[in-house]
Amino acid sequence: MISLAGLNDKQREAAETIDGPVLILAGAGSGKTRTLTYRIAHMVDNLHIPGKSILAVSFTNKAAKEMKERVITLLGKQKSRGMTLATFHSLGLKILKKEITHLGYHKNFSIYDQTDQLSIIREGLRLYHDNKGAFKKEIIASKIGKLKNEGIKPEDFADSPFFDGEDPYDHAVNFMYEFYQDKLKFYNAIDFDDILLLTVRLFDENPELAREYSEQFRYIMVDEYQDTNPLQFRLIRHLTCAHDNLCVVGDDDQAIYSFRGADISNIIGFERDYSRAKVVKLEQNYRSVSPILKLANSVIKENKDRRDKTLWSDKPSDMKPILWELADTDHEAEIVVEDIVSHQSKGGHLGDIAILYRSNTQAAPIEEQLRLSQVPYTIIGGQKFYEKKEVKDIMAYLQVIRNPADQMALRRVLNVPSRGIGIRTLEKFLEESEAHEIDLFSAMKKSPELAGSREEKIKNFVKLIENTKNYFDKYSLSEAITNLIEDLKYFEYIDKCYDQAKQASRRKDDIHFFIESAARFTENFKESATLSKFLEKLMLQDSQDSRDDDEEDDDVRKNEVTLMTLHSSKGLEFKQVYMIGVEEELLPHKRTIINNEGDAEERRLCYVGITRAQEKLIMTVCKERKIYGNMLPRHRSRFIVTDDAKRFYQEQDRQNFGHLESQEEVDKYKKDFFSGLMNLLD
DNA sequence: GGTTCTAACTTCCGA
DNA sequence: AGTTAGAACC
Repeated sequence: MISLAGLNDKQREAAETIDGPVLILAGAGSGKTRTLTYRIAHMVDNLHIPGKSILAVSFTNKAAKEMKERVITLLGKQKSRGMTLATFHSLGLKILKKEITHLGYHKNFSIYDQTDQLSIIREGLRLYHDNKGAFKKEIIASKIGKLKNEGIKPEDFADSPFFDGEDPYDHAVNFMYEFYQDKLKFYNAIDFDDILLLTVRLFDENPELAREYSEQFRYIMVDEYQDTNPLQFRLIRHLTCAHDNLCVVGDDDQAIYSFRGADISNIIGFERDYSRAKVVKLEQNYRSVSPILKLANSVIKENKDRRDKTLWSDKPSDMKPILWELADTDHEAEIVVEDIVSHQSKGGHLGDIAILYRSNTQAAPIEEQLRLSQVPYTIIGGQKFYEKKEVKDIMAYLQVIRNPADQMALRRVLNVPSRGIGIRTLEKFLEESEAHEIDLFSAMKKSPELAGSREEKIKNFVKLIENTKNYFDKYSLSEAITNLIEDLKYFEYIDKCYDQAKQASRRKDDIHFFIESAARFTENFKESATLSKFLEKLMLQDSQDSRDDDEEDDDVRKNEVTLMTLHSSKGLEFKQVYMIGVEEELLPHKRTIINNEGDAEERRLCYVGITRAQEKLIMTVCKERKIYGNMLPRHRSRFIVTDDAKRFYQEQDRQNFGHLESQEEVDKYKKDFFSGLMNLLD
């Protein structure tokens, strides 16, 4: 028997309501994961619901993994078996791998990332109109992504309300969407959005299949429900077609992903979609001291259209949130790092510290300063591991072996390392492949004489690929990859490309790490560690996953400062948080101001940042910042200029600078010396 | 026809 | 600043 005595009343109510739709409105730090894991344990242990019928969906692998571990802690490994704890994408992929043949793809499909997407679009744009740069491929890509997330098919776009006949972009997108989708199918590839789109289409077209899955997953939970997009909503609808045992958890105040199609009205209007829904609010915060929560509440209460809730905490503290106003980004970095060093010298643990920023570019000066002061740090997000050039190269070889129709991978690999096969030769085989409707690799295999004097080179390339395929049949993953890299002389290639030894060795390290992770993968999954599964895992890794994710899960954070964007900080907590660059045009971001989007989402982002802090919160503002090369004056973000704060700033300014005569003098004084501490509240 | 170097160009919102 | 396209060179 699992006891729910460790939960507060609200949490227990949420954990015990198993049948029918439930909405848990869980404020930041209100013990959401705890409630969910107890709910699962209660279902299995007390109500004897088989694990097989439980599905819990979250957004990041990290969240899914954490949930799994905590359930295992409560129930033990034995009883935790059989339940599905997945992300939307891994769930979709799992279903697609079984059923994708219904949609006319082969089971060995490739997954394309943004780079692959953009190359296809670049190709299409050449075909559409040779107007140089009239259309930006990134904008086309994001519009296509939006359409996919709305569930609009290429052929339906022109007649949909999303089509604006006046907008030349929409005409381009109308052409490009279809072109893009056809190419993907020809390459037997799908993109990230397709994972969800195709799963939903599969269920749309095969309702009996949806019913099957819905009957299997009789109890469904969805985490971070405020971030679900229309496609994810439709997927959930399908999975609940045979019952309505759906428990969603979320916080509308933490909805920060509208840019990738998340629709906040899913959570605001949950009772509309699922009548007889029970709503439970979790408002007690177990994370932060009350002055931090007070600031958080005062920031978020300015938003209209939100589910009313007020976080409270019974953790008092004398330490109020602090605002530092600094000269520029170098000064900012200096002061922040200085503060961290002094924290460290007092015996503080660096793993308790996070530096959060709105945009990745803000990390650079901080990084530099941390290196200078020899403070260990780790950056979350930024470039994903599989996006590194050298990793992508090797992965492309693996993709070609698995899915010879994958033209993007084949083209990437064809002349890397250079083996004297250039675009002319490629074009010949492209023609051949299009004329006979066969994939590029088959074309090379079939008629290498097309390459003319380079016939020998093509033959060698084909031999290399087939030979590597053998490696994967005969040896383990990591051994096969090691062999491939040797055959390619890839390390020599790296040496040739980068004259700085430092760069070359960093890239070699990445390759070594890649091989190691293949070895770890084999170790963890034994004989089911196939090439397909390995590639899949790499592609689905998201930026919330720690870089060395297979490292065994000690709960103790390393003695390193963590740097990341406000977006990727969601769901995490740190004793001490520095939110840097809390300025107008950065938070809220300039783009949202220009596009007249309103600042509600940016305000939520600010709220997310504040609520990461457990004990100490420090915000910084720069008086000047370099934008596209020139220094421009900056101002405090509107979010932290509450009425209370405003009064306080005026008083502070008067006390600090009252003795100076002119405004110019004041500004100069501030710029040169001001690193003054300001209490944000009262 | 392939490789390599230079100049211009975009990009810096977030996954 | 890091990519990309074009030109010169091989």
